[in-house]
Amino acid sequence: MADDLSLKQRSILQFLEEFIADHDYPPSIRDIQNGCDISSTSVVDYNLKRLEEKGYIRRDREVSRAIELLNGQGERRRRTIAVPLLGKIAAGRPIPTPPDTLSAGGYEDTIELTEEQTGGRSNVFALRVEGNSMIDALINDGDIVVLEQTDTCDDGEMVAVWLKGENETTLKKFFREGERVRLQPMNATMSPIYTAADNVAVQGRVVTAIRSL
Amino acid sequence: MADDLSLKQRSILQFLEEFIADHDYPPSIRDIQNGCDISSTSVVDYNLKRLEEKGYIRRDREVSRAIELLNGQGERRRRTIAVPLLGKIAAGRPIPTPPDTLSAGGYEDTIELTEEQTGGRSNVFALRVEGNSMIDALINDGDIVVLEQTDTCDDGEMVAVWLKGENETTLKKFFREGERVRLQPMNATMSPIYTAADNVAVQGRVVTAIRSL
DNA sequence: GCTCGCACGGCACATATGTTCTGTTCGGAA
DNA sequence: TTCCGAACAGAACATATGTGCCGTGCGAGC
Repeated sequence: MADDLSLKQRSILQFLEEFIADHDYPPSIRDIQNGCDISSTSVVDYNLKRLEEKGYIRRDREVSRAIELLNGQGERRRRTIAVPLLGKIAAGRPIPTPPDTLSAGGYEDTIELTEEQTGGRSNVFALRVEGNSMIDALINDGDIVVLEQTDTCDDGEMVAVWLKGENETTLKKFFREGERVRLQPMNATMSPIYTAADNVAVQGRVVTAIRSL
Repeated sequence: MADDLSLKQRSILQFLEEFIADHDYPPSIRDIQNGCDISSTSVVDYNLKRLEEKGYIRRDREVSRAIELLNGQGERRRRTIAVPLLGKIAAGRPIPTPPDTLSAGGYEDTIELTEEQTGGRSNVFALRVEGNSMIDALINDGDIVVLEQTDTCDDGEMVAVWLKGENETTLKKFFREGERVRLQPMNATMSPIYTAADNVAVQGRVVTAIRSL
């Protein structure tokens, strides 16, 4: 952890964590004073200044409770993104709606992901996988896949594509082969789909998979 | 979404989201007033009261910036837990330290997970998987497994166990067979380990696996 | 038209809260 | 010892901020 902090500073930092976890808003200087048994507000202020210098927090002057926790390297932390869960998908079955749904509000559910998990990307959505047709990609029934919205991709990437003619969306590995496209299921027992390049529209690229046991 | 809200209330709610995302602390009433082009603080207060009645926010009286976003059903939202990343593990290689490390602060890194992902459990830790010795459990090199700390488990559960004699920790499926224990690797090409029941100490049960692509 | 409640405007007020100033204590360097 | 800066105490101060009060416009219902 951090060894460049005094006991009091460590105690303040821990109190900050707990207080924010409890209230979802930061404590005032006097809250910290009471919570850490500190004798004076100026001592709190003094140590907060040190913590800010060392990159553990950020403060806005003149603003009450304006303390933001950083990760010790001066970077922001604890932030989640509500990722829309657009529906279920099996390799072959459609997503409920061709997802222009994103910008609208036409999804029922969201899951919270951290920036770590989305890689800081903003155009992400999630799908719940049904069936075990993607077993070779280590994705099982019930898993959630997180996709980055895109309309292009490289060969071999795992993408959700919309088949215009069939009007359905499916999760496959994408390979361009001249004028046509090979969509490879991630299950050795299933055969690839071949279709004209202009029949497919890439919807998103898989960036993360999450499984609960 | 919500259709029981006035335009102004919706605007306030959205401003709250953006402000908190920007600053990590909630806005004051006057911040909202400016941000939403509202003419008076009392109008903001009035609408905040309505929002609180309808379960979209929670407020602490007399406390500045004490606005907590709820999910519309009166439940809290957006909360992450810093889960300690204790080290790397391969089916067979040890965790750096036999994890009493947990309560101390002897880990280098943490990952942020949402309560959704930890299932609300508090005693969780994470390990990064090395090698593909757990491929049959759909866990690959580089994946992160999240474990719930426990010292008991049922047959067939995927657990981290500490082998006292060998002084190493490994990730296996656990089967009790009379006086001995079978530790089954999750790779068909690898053989199970048989050892005395009192030689194994269960460290944790796998609850989630996360893969980034 | 009249009443009444809802949403709003304006403003003063009380207090919650960050800041600052003056000292004090204490340990190490000179 | 003396000097000096880090850390702390205590209190006053300035302002940031929530709250309450009084009034207005307006549409619904009678």
